Amino acid sequence: MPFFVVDVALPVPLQRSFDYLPAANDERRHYRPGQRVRVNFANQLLTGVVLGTRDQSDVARDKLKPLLQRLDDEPVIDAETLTLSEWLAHYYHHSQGEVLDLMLPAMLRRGSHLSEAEERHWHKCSEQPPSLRGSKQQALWQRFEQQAYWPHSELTAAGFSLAQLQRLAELGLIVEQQQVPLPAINAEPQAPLTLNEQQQSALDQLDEHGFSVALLEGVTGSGKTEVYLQWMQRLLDEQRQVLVLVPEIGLTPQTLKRFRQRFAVPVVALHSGLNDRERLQGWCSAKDGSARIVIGTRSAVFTPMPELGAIIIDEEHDASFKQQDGLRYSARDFAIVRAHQRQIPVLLGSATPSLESLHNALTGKYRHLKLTQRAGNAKAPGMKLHSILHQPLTAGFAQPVLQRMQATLQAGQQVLVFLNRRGYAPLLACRQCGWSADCRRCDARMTLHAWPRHLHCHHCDHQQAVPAVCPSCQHPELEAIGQGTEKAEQQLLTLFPDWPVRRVDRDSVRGKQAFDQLYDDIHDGGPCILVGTQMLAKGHHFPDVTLVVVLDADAGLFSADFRGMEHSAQLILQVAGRAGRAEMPGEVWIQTLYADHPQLNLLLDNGYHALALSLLQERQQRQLPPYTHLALLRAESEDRHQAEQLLQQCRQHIQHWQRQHPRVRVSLVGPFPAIMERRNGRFRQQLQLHGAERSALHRILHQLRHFLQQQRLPRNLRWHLDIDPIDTL
DNA sequence: CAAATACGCATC
DNA sequence: ATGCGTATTTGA
Repeated sequence: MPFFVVDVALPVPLQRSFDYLPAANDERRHYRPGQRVRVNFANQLLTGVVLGTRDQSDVARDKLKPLLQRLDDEPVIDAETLTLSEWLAHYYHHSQGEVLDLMLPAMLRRGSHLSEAEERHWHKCSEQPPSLRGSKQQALWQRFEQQAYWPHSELTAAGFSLAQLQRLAELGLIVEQQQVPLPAINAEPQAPLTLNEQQQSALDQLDEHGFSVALLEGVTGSGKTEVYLQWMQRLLDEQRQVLVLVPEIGLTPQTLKRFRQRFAVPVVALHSGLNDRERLQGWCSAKDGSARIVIGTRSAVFTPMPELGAIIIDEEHDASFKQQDGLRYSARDFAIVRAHQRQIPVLLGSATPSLESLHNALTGKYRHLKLTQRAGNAKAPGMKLHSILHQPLTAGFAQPVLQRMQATLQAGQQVLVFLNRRGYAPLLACRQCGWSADCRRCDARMTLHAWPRHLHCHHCDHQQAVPAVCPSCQHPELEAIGQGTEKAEQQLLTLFPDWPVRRVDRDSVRGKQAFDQLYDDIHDGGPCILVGTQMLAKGHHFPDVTLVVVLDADAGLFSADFRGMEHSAQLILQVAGRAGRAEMPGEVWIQTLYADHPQLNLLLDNGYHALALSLLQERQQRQLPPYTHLALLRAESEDRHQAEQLLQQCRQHIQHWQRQHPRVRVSLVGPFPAIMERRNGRFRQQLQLHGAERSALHRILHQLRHFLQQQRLPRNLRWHLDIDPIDTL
């Protein structure tokens, strides 16, 4: 048998692949790029992906190990996706093996066989009305008359036994099959809504073929989703699959329901509530083409879809599209690369587009579509700044705001109070000696939580009991300073004893179903006060809310990060958008100490678009993204100086290299400590790299990575690169 | 002098 | 990354 080796990409942070001898009796034709294999790598068992086969290896023959097992007969990663994994590896400066690992569902990553996605199913195979003795058997048969196809688990869950199923099988009425369950299909799709002129015009300008990117900038309530749905219908009619990406918190059962109700095709949802098996099933049904629509969060951008015809990214500005650890990819940006490779169109939608996308739209790189009218005859909520400078506050509220709340509740409507701070109070301190409850591992105060009562660091998750007396001076009273949602809830209950108060944050809303339950309660219920964090701002609309109070708009105004104002504006508008409906326009009161803040006023007077243009101008002047490209080298260590020293060396190395390559222009900022320097017991430093040209930036980064990998670094000194970081904190 | 820890290095 | 061999430190 002729000699050959198999080139395998492995999930390790090494910038190369590894050669293995084939498993016993395997021929060269058995190995195709994209198949998975099990290998022994440095004495650990790993799942790798075949990149190809070669006649010989650069490695000495006695060092080559045979691979342990071929896991797939057919590639699980197609050639196109393999190419995309190379692009990702280059762009984000990670190993291809790690990228491929990320692209696979967890079960395949761990080495499960593809067939493990399959489930036992029963199919009706006779139309004969049977004469069945047992009532249980008759009930079972009725099930099959309703639906010809049942997963085994659903039938047993409904109380039918294996014996009953086997009896029906003996009578030739049903047969058993192993297969991936078909995604849900809706037999009676709803009719499309009538589009207004703007929606129709936007729809008319969308392509169904070829690569293009369109930014649909539509104010809240302008009916972006209806445009998505009608565009999707056109693509589905052409037998194409459609991928829809939504923010992590945006994939609510309400959203999903809207898509499922509309189309008579199988829809698969990929969200965090699925277990590994369900995720693999969704993945498989997309890959074999049975699912026509895939709706999912960030990682769904990797779902294999052979007939993919378009990608839609809803709320494209949302930060959850950027992975914040490990391989820090942007699903939005990668979706565009994927679409370019496939030569299919992308639709980005948002009421508050990211400055990056807006810039691309304004420069003509993306098609810019606008929806400025609210669908139906809904009115935009009236928004006003309410100065609290020198104003007496009750429980954090100004008097006129409380009066407005009272009036709203008395009119039978609901009030939403937005306070983006979990817990009871952000600070527990001693008035006597000035002691405060600080986190041992972070440069941060611990948040006081009341239910259950404990101190909690929101940065490292460290928790501890609340001291009974001041640990420093034994003073018997500690004071909870500042206001979190728990405190606001308690205070509102006292201020408005006649109305229910519902708190909505990560602590009060446990699971996915809890939110739905809450939503139904609020939707059906009468007047009440909702108080919560940004959990309230995303996903759900509350039609009976006609008053929104933003308690701490100032928190985001003076952020240390250059994207602070952009994100604040997006959040404020998102909260504002929760309120009102056609016949009952909402009203938004924003409490602030800085009622003459120019950007805040610009937002309220002239809208997001006007503010965005002003922010873009500022970014241009300060040479920040989207006018330059940004990458961040972060280092962290238990030793304060080690991290800084490493970045200082990196800076010198880059400068030295740049002297030899004067045409590669990248400017360096730092190293400087992160805004919160110590987090989880580690000191954090960063070095910013700004490049006018992406290619220049990437040449430097390539160089930098090479340099860093040559360094012999102590185990507790770690670094990572963040390309196009979402924040510089 | 053995055990614990640190460092360097290869991983096919 | 991670595990292993070798050098180095710790400590009873």
